[in-house]
Amino acid sequence: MTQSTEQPADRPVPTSADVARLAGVSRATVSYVLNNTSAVRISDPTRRKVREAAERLGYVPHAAARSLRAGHTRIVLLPTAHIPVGPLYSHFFNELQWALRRLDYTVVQYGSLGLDGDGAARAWAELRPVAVVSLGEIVLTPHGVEVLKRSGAKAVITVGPGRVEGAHALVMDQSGIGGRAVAHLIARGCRRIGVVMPGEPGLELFSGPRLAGARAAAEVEAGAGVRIVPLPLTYEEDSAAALAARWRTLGLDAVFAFSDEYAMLLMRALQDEGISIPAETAVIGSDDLLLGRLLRPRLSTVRIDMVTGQWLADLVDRAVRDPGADPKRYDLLDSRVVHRESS
Amino acid sequence: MTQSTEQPADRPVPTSADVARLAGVSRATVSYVLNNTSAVRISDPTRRKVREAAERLGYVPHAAARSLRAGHTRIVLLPTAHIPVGPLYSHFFNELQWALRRLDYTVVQYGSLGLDGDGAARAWAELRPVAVVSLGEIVLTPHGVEVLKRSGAKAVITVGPGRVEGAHALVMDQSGIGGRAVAHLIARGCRRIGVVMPGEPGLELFSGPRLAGARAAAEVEAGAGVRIVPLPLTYEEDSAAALAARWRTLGLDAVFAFSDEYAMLLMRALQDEGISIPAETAVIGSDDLLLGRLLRPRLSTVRIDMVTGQWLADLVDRAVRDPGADPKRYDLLDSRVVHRESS
DNA sequence: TTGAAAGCGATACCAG
DNA sequence: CTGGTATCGCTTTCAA
Repeated sequence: MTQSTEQPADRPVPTSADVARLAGVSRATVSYVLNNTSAVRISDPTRRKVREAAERLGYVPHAAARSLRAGHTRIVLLPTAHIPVGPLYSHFFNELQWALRRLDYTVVQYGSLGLDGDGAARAWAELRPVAVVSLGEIVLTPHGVEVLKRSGAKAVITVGPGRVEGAHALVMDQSGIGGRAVAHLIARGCRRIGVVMPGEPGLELFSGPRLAGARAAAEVEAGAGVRIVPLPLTYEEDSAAALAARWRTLGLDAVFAFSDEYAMLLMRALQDEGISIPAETAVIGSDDLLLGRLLRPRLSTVRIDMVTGQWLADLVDRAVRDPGADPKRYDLLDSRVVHRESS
Repeated sequence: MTQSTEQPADRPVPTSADVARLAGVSRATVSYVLNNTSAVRISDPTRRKVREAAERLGYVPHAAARSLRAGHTRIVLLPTAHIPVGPLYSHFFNELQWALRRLDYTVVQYGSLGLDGDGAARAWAELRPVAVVSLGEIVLTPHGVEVLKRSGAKAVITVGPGRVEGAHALVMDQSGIGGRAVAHLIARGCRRIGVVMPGEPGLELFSGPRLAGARAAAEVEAGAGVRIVPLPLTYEEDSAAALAARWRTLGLDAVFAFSDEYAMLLMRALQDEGISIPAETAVIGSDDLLLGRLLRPRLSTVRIDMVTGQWLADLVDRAVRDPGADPKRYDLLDSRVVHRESS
């Protein structure tokens, strides 16, 4: 690989000055031609010369130099601590990246480990992003938001359970999911309701609020004497089998299984244990995956209607264009029960 | 929000010069202190003064300016055209990002739409990444690799079906998956074998080679007169039902269903049609998802052993440290059949 | 131990 | 229509 093509391998990267020299013009002219600057007219022969020189040298402009000069970037920072899990969330995430790219932003995914909110904010600010979309795992403080804004961020958007002073907020109401599931089960006559709590890390952000929502829903029907029982479960056959084995001692007549995937796991284990669904125990999942419709009995579920990634990208773009606007609060998702056969 | 905190909102971003002024020292000293430059000793009082000034101003260094000066970045570019679909691939991808971050690289995800190989390479080169890991959807040419290397990229790694001159290659042998599945079915006595071809975009990269591998495996047993039949299918109940409805006219005795998820979809449709599995039709999927073990009959599958994201991150790091090394070829994945009850 | 100044690469003003 | 030149923010010699 010492001389793979006609050029020495370690030749320094060509700059606009090199192009200018080769074309026999000034760097300014190079810049004008290559950027099609309309405020200035350059003769066609000159244009051609510059273009050819750039081509021959394999000239590529230096983004960092450009944004240093420009005083701003088109970077949208997406900090991620724990990874979005599950098809729903990961689809949303991908769509967001695409849409941002289409709007000509540069997406930088920044894994922030071992940094507290303010430390992370400082690290992010070093990149001078024009916008930051915090996907909820890192807790951004009002001070962190200040730091980012002062570093030039035109928009800071949090996606998560709460909202932060100074930032737009896409609130995701996980508790509503648990609440609706349990309200449905109560309406179907259930009184002792299990709530699956996944053991996998990174899901606490979802499971905690869902459990809280479940409890709240049970409170509403206080007169009925509903009991909520958290059920730790990891996404493994053994874990489900163990839970199923002691199922009858729990005396539950229903379970909200966190997601359709956990529901399938648990349902299989219960059925293997001879427990009939929904007669002996009702089951409801969430996410309305195709998967659930294929099970027998067909799985009841909480359908989650999420904002699209495109929508969020548009929100980012609007916020960038209108940095003065008051931070607003939006709902990331809405949910409703889809009743099938398992409940 | 006009004056949310004590500071005017549009005050210009503080620079190291501001810090120097406030601390009553020179910019050089500021740099020394803030970077803990060991080659130079600064008195403790000065250090303190500088630190305090930086703190008070909320100073955050400018990454672009720094790398402009340094002449290199720690950016690892991950171009993505179509998004990796499925739990296996997306887990790998996430792990990769984390591991790179831990090695102190800045991960930039660059969605490249409507760019051909060379155009994309030029666009990527603008960021002066120290490494590029091309996840296979964009076809990188040898010339594109040259452009990237000349722009300062110490390592270019492709992940995909083939390899490109000048770049390290992580070859993913999708055809082996189809081949092993079909060889297994043939060994079980099947002779007319369907191969599911997902209709979803972005999966051609997987389905094409798998089909080719299936055909090759059928050739090997030429004497047995095995026939391979591609079966278009989209991931929807209707599509599966339609396929199942005309199943008997196809006269197939086995099917390789692309993945466990498609397998589950198809298996359910076939069972609803009264077709017994594996007696009348054998089914095998791939990916060895937990899902498949929960089905009845338990789903046979092709287990895919992929390199970890951590491993790839380490490869990137090694390649960056030793840019002179000859491009090498690695295998991304290995596969083997896991026989259960559906075949 | 600290300061002055050069320069990284690109752009945009102001002369010519 | 084109060329000099100041500038963006930071690091790092070289002198003091």
